[in-house]
Amino acid sequence: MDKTKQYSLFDEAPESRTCQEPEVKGPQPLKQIRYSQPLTELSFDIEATGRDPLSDTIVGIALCREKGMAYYVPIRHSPESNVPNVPDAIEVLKETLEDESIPKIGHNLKYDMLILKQEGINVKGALYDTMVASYLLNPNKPNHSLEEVGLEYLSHKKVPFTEVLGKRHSFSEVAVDEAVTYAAEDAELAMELKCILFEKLKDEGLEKLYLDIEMPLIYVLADMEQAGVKINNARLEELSGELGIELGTIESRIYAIAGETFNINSPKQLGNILFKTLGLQPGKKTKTGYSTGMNVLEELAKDHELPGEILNYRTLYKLKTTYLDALPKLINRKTNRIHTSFNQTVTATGRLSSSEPNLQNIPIRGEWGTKIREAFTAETGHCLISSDYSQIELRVLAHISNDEGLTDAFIKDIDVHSRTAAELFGISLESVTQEMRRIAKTVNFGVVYGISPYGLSEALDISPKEAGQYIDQYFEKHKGVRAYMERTIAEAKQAGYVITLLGRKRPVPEINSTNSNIRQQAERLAINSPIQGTAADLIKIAMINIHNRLKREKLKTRMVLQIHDELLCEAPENEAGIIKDMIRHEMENAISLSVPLKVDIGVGKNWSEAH
DNA sequence: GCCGTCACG
DNA sequence: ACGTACGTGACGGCA
Repeated sequence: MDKTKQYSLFDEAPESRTCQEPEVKGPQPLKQIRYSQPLTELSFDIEATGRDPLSDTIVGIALCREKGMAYYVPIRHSPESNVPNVPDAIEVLKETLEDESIPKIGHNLKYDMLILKQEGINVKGALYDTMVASYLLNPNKPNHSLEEVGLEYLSHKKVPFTEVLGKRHSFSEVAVDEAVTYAAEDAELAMELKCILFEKLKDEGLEKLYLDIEMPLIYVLADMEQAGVKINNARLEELSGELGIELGTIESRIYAIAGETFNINSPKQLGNILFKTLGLQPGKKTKTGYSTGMNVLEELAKDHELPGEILNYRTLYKLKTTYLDALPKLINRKTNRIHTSFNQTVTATGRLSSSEPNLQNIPIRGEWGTKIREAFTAETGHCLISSDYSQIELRVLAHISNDEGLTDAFIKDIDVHSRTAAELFGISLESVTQEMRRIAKTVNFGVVYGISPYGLSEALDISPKEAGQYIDQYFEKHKGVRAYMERTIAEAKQAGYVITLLGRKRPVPEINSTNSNIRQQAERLAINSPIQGTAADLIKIAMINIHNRLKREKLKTRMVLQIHDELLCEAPENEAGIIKDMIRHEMENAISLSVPLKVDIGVGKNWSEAH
């Protein structure tokens, strides 16, 4: 930034603005810094080396306390870089960063906080994260990197990191002049963005959501990531071996049936075998060729033995590669645990996402699902506590639609799918069969997704006409839900966005599209987003409250995973009793709806037992 | 890098 | 005639 003056702490700073005692002598100038005025807010950015926050080390810290005044403190540059390091700076900065009265500004603060934790610094005080601010302002934006956000709101083009790095391997090898220019720019950019984005958040009515939920949540997520979850590595390897053998057997069988060998994992080659060699009837097509997806293969399995074998192979192959083989590689050497990243700025609806590894899609169905979850364990002397909201999205729908029947069902604590079945088939609750309940359950899901006859017909494998009859029957009994859908679509058309109960916005730009497919898709997500998003708001509030109570009451229990409607905690055995009660209370009372919230809790030595 | 596929809520 | 259920992330194949 050319309009910005940047100083390292080794430069002489303007006396009037920075130091009461400008004399900088000796190798530890930081200790000389005394602010003439109280520090009202501070933006900072960590330069770190490595990529895993649990092993990363700080190379330097950039600070900015007002526009045009950014610093870079080199801490651990390599000797060849000719940077005078200031190892003691950590001690001095600790005081400021842990000062609760000083608000902290930054872009992706969770990352910097995790790095700082490795140095024994526990950031405290109010947070203003510009990445999260950008996300709330437009959750449809695919990338909220500082580069992108700076470009959008300040038309500022950042120097690409790779350019600063040049041929060097690590930021620790970058010379001080360049390090200052790059790092200080980040800190100042965040400071400038904060002013702009926070004003916009206020204008958009997002201030409360930002300050009361998303910012406090950063502390929760940082603690969860740092805690990680324990994995039984030996067991995963054992299971992988077993699956490898079974896959080999299935593979041979597949080749025997096909009459030749081929790459089963190649949809293209598989398509050729199925539809050319064997002459089976191709179903749907994809952009690139014949579909060999699950629906198609299940249909084909009725006529030939190969598709069934392929499905079985695919299932087991997926479990082996994605979980059994991938998870052990991500066990942290220091902690012996797996530390996922919880991403706060990814989904369009307000949910979290989890990556590297994704711990929100660990298998649960089937015998192998059970086996894999058994490998997620509690530390010795501890137990896992799984707490999940029962029917959270339908309860949210009952509240926001104010539908009489749906509300009534939850107040009376009636099995909602059975009740829907009774309505759809015009019979009493007692006469509902398993098959009727299954259909009703699918209809209820469909309602939440923004139901369509085609979607429901696919899910139930019935004709669209029949599906349409179920839908008509459903809306006949749930006029409130129908009104909610019509109202939501109308609002989306008018305002251009939909909102959750807590005011989280999702723009729906395609809602007025002249292409009916595009428009209908927009209508479905307009219906679904407030429901999914409100459920996301809710569990975030519960997480913050639970986190605060764990700290305040000095409990040793740690929250380790969030899976959209479930919280997984690891508790010392002697805390389990009180923790169960506490979590239930906080989850069920996160916010008050017109229907009760219900939480199911299980305890066990591993995730399978606890769930 | 994109596509198809499939694991989860 | 058309044709997707909503929201994610990771894997292998293939250009």
